[in-house]
Amino acid sequence: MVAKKTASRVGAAGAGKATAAQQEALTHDDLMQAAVRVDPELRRRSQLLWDDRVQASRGPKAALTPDDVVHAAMQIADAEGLAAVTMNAVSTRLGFTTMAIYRYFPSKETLLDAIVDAGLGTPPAYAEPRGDWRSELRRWARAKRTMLCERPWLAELPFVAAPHGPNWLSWVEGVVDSLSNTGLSAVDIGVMIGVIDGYTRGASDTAISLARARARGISEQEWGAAVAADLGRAIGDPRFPKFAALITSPSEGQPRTIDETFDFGLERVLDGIALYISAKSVNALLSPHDSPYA
Amino acid sequence: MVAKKTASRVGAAGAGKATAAQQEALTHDDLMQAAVRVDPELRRRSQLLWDDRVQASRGPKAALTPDDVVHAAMQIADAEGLAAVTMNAVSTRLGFTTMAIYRYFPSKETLLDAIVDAGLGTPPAYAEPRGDWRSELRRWARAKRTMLCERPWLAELPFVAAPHGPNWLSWVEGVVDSLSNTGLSAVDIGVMIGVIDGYTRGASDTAISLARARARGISEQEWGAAVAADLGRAIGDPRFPKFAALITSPSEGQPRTIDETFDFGLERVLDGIALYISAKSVNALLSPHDSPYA
DNA sequence: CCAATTAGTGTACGACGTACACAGTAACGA
DNA sequence: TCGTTACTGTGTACGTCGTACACTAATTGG
Repeated sequence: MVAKKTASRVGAAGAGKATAAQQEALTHDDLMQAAVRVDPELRRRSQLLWDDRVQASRGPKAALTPDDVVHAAMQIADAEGLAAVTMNAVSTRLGFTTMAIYRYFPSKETLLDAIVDAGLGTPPAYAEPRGDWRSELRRWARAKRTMLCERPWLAELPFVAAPHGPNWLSWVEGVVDSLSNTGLSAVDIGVMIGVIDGYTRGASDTAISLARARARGISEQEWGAAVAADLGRAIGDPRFPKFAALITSPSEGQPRTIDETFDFGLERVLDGIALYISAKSVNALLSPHDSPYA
Repeated sequence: MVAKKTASRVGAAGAGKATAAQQEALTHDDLMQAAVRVDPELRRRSQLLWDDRVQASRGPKAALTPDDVVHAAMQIADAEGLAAVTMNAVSTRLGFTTMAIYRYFPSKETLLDAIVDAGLGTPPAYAEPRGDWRSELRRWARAKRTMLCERPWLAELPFVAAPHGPNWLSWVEGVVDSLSNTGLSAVDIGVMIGVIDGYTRGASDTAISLARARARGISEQEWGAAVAADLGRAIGDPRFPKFAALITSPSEGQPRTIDETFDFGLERVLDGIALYISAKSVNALLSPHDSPYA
């Protein structure tokens, strides 16, 4: 079946992908072969993250690349915060008019999708020789947290809603790689991705909040005082007796820093994973077909 | 010292709080007595969440309450998404002009602060008789996740940046209450808040994303196909060999649902907490002053 | 060389947040 | 009792932002 090279939009509803079968394309299509087609808007947003745009043969050469636009937008976000990223600001920084950006991204939303993925970056390379899964995951979590704190504007975007781009996947790849020799099943590894990544992102919020405040010129003391003031409202409030007791109890030993708190909690999470890994392997030795976790 | 009842803005820089000493106010002030004053903007945002605004003695009675405004805004967010929450939409729903809203909230940002806290709601009451900490935390985490999925627009707001309001504190209170009979120290409980809450929020992102898609009229199948399409791009891509192997490996047993995945990961996290609690108590019996965890 | 196609520009519009002046209203002080 | 004062809601106006659309200029295939 020779496909007519229609230039029509690929995401359009009925347009099935009837390409011939390379082996990988086939496997990929297996995943795509759900009874229901992908929502066209979601698909287009995803494509802009993944597809290398082919350069047009006719017409003037493009003066920019999508990457140029993304980098300009990220520099603005890093320097002045996400709110400063306007189509006008991005284009001005590149020396073009506002509307020029629309030749590279059809909307601001798609540009934001792109800077979310670009902002994630890639996880650090593994140390060689490879460590055990636990130290690798620890390193991964700290690196992800550091990345999130360096780009606090990432947390201002609903990157839950953004499509998963290559950089997002590269972080997941890191976790999978570290866990793939532990004897865990594919499904189990999928769960553990959620455990380690969920904790890392969720428990980094305080640090991100501090990083954002710092980026806005608020000192660490001012920020800390503001948080303490909020939490202090619990004292004397009948709705929060236990929490009030918690924060007024004499702190035994030196108070932990934000980072130490994260690290300490991380060890608890890693403990939980370790417990499952060892239970699973012990169980596999004893009676492989009757796991209490299945 | 008789304070002149100046109507000037409370958050202004030099205005110290020189009220006479009720006991709670004193204790509260202890926390506030950091060397550095709270950033005025942060303080004002926080006050709007906590202070019951005193009704003015002169002038016409206010036709609305801040709560009315918050509820109207939340209804719009629930029904049409966060983007539909404009000052105009909120005021129209209440039968007033746009600018009337500014009599209750000085800016849209402060209104959003308020609907974030209102949207959190409060955790479910404890079952009586009280359960063990593990089952209570499990219930807490599921309730929080359910809440987040019912209001997916919460995740669209950078609620990292929002001040901590009373509802936010009520969720924390729940965790503290469940853990306060475990023998954990105050510092330890603080860490565990981050562990359980971090996992719960971080690992709910996928479910929230699905909930949001559903709210936008995208079916679960369409959403799943879109996600699968993104993840499927790993197949054949040399950057993601392990992840590609993961998703192409034959799934032993039935695939887990999103909720089951969360629950299963939650047990791993609870395992980690449990391990620490038992280690701590065993250790306290053996040699109370030489904990390996201190 | 002409026709087709594409890149960047200029203009314009609607939506949004919000500053500001104003009018109406209710309580306080004389 | 009657200004005076303080406060509520309105009307208008402005600046910013995203982006639709028509246009010009540039490049290449036929």
